[in-house]
Amino acid sequence: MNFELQHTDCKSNARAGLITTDHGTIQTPIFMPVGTVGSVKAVQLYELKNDIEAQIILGNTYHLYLRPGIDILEKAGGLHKFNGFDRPMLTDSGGFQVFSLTGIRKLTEEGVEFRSHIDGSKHMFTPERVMDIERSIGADIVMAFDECAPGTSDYEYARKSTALTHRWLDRCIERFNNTDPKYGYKQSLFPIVQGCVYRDLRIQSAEYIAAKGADGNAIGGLAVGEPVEKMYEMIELVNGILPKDKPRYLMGVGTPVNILEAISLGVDMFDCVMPTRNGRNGMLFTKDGIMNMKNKKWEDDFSPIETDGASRVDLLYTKAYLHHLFHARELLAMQIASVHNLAFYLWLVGEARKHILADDFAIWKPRMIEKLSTRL
RNA sequence: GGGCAAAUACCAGAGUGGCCAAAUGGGGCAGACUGUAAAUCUGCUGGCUUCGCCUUCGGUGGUUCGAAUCCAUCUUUGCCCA
Repeated sequence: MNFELQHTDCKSNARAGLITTDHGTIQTPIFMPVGTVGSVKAVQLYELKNDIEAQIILGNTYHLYLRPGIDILEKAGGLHKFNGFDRPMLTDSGGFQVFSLTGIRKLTEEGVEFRSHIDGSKHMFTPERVMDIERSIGADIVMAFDECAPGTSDYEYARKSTALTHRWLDRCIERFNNTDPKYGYKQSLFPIVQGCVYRDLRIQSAEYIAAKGADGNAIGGLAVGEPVEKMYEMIELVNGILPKDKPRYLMGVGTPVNILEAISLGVDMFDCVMPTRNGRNGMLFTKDGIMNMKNKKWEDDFSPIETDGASRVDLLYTKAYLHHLFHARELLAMQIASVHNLAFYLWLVGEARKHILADDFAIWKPRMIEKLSTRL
């Protein structure tokens, strides 16, 4: 994997670049649709590639390991072959599940013992095991196994958690470097900065991660319960330390506004379930603001979903029709909303990139943010 | 023409003397959702000057300290017999 930093905005830390993998090139800043179990929920491959123009998508180690299982993925020849997405992919390590599955998992120095949310069976993830699984899944970018501690963690917990994540990282790197890709193309391992909302822990973690010289670096443990201003503060702090010539990935973030703010602070890559999950639940993100399509006000609004929208579906269907589909609980409602939202997210980061390259990002961003926050 | 049964909030449907403004579903209205245990979850859904009060359980009248619940009668609906 190679990263070319093309341009940095003159008035902010926003960057435009190119990430090149064996499955193609990604233009940054980029948003990566989340395809947890190997599928971006409610979205077909054709739509993903042609309507949304996704350049890279995510998969999840925890979910894919439980189902379909690594033997099937290996037989398929890796996730790219299995789901048909021939562009770059990234797998999250299961570190977020360590956070979200509290109650059915046990953390130790060795790793995490957890129960499957599907059948309750017991499993063990160690950094080594996760690297092996990520080799079997075969994503172009694989994430280190970390602990994503809650945003409300106290200092002592955060300190221990961050230290554990660092020790796990060393084991991940060791295993990763001693194994080979299984399908004939290269993979890159991204380490993850932790440290919750504590400045000294974030600094320490960023320095630790930066020293590893990885192909790219991630910022984790944000947007998990801490105030949004703290999140921005931590991103700024960490980006001051992480190498400029490597892509920076802010994990799990966020709202359109979060993304623009983080781009401004020098983040290059994003992923979030918000466009798909909120879309399935009736929320649409548009250039003019947020719409809850279940609201009565759209009942007889026969105008297109978005007149100058980023996706084909925006002109194809009306607000009133989509409102009806949500009330009727039609699957089509979720499909339309997911395609629309993802296309919008990709459009948004694409616009950001254009304005960075044109050196007017700092002027464009506040105008855009003002509109994005509006509730329609 | 005769007999039996039933009528409860937007709908369906519990409740069969006080703990009932009335269970539960559905529908409706709104909110939440940030590296997906999520096509999920939460709240509200008679009115008001909302720690309380007022009007509701087909209509009317009655019994009772007290009625959605008991009695009479009327209306409507369903079933059965002619």
